[in-house]
Amino acid sequence: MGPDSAFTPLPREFYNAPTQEVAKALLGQVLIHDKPGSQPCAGTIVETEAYLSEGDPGCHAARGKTQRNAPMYERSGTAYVYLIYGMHYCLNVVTAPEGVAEAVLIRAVMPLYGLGVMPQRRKTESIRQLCSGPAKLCQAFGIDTDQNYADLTQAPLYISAPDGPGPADAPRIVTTTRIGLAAGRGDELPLRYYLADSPFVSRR
DNA sequence: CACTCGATGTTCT
DNA sequence: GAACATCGAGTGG
Repeated sequence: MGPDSAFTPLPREFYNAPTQEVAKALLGQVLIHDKPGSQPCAGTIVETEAYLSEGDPGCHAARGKTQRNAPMYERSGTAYVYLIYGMHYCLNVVTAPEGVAEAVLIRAVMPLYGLGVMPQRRKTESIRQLCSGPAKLCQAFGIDTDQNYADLTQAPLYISAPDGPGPADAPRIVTTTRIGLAAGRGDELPLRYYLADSPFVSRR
């Protein structure tokens, strides 16, 4: 019984909603990486950030198209993976229509499957430390620039609704400013979202 | 706990 | 040459 028996990719339409709505709707969904040749990894998304094409200096595409941010201009549901600080990868979900550069950064995940391989890759036994940050989850899931431009509506890297019945009550979502942006680069915009009751978020 | 700092190298100016 | 959507080790309360 692996994760693929329980999960089905969300359809492209899911990513066609306005970026902030997608960022919130992604909370509670399940990220799956069925990487060929290694143990499948899955986790519940608990923290996201939106990056917008208008009025957002923190967006990688704020100053136009470059080689790095080119995936942001692809159709919604495309993966945008980039290297930061020369050693860490971050995973984004492209949202807006083709030609409009918006995306949602996946910032934290609650591990579900892959508990064999994640601690090895992360070099920690602490479950809470496995995926509680954008670069941490990429390392735990084995995500790097090989997955740049990947189509997230199909394996091996995709997002699914959770398995089984959902929670009785709608989970409470906290909206705050984004993490890690320099002053004046959109650091005041309320575009970060996380599940209030999750112990797996990167920071409070 | 809170905070500072160094690692590390690609991308863009 | 500077910036960078981070992380972890180290220090001091």
